[in-house]
Amino acid sequence: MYRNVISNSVINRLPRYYRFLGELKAAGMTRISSRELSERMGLTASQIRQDLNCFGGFGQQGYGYNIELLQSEIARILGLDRLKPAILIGIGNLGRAITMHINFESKGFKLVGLFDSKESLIGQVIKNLPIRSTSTIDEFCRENLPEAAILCIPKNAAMELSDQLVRLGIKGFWNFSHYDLALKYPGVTVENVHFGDSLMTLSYRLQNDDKGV
Amino acid sequence: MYRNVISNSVINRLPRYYRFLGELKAAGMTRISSRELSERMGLTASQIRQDLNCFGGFGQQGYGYNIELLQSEIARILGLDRLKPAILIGIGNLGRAITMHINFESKGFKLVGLFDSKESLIGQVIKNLPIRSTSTIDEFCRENLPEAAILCIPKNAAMELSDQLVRLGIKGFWNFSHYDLALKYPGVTVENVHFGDSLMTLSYRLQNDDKGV
DNA sequence: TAGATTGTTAATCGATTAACAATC
DNA sequence: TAGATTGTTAATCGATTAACAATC
Repeated sequence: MYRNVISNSVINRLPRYYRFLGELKAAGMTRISSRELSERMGLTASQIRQDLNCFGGFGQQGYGYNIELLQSEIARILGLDRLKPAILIGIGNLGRAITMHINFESKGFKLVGLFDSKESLIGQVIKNLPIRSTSTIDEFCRENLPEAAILCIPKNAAMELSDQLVRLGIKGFWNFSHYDLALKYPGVTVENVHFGDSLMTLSYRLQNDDKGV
Repeated sequence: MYRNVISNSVINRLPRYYRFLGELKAAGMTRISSRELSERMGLTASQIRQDLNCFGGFGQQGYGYNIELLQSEIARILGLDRLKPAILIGIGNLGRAITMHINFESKGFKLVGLFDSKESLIGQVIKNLPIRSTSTIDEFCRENLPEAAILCIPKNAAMELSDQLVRLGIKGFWNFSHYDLALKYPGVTVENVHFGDSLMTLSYRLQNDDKGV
């Protein structure tokens, strides 16, 4: 079956729809029109209807959208109903915070392994997972077949490890390093989180925006 | 003087230019053409020239761009040369990791205060900064005039604190919470970092992309 | 049925890419 | 000078918004 390619702009909005619908559901609402949702989210009603219709007609003329139904459809589209095994590499401050702070199960993943190269950390347990030596990644991946790797390591370490990880079948990276994985492995999915870039963007706006003047 | 409005797309690319130029400089290079930079970054040469010319003509025909000069121009554009005082609120795993992990000084900010509401944390010192009680924010801000606030707190706490922070003169938020500050305070700059959304996007791609098939 | 709201097509807007004269 | 590469205008492409017939 032919499937339209969905633009990045649309994909990036899906998690936000999912969150908003969850809040509406929690508030006891059962239905909503694209117009009301647009006002709450700061979008246009047109855009919401266009976005949703990339995936199918989830609404009903004259009625709007059933909140619970729509949310579960978006969950399915996002793949949240299949927990993909993931490993996290680099248990520094950031890796530790990610491990403890993120609810992987509600976002389509299951964290199955933690790795670090620092001897003193090996064996320590976080969230019921022991920290393993990076030298055991090969063995671990052949047994557990993780699909995603979360890189909380410096650029150099990412450069050294990425070939191995791709060879071991990693299909997606959640990349906190400054290594441009997407350039080197076009067949692999990379989602970059660059704190520094985000903070510099804020600096730009504080420096240059003259809002409200 | 009239200043063109720069599009978000351009602004979001600036930190990445800055990073790449830093690497080239560190590698001992002194000049680069838009074509060569485009190949290294995975962009088009046209786009690079268009982006840079939003801010001025930093290149030279027949030669290209001086790497050091261009990087320092971008630093200036990003406002990295003025360290804006910032406070961080919420010293959980995430707030702690941000405090320790991020080099604020190289990104246009100076972290001047840490806050949490949890009694047991008050007084503890991280990166030479004592954790203060959120009840002292008013006093602290009137003395130290922070321009930015980093929110590492849950949605509810963000909802409760934001009015106060805006009233105290906070002009920019680095927002890790799920509270949509931008909707409520149109005059204030908000840079959202939504880990969960980013991870769900990765889930979508692992579920739906059939790359290389 | 009448009113409301979707799904979808058409129009607009903005961002990216291509082309080329200017010039180092 | 000749070659290279910018700065900038024009063309293209894609995303957003508007409009409206279909229909619940």
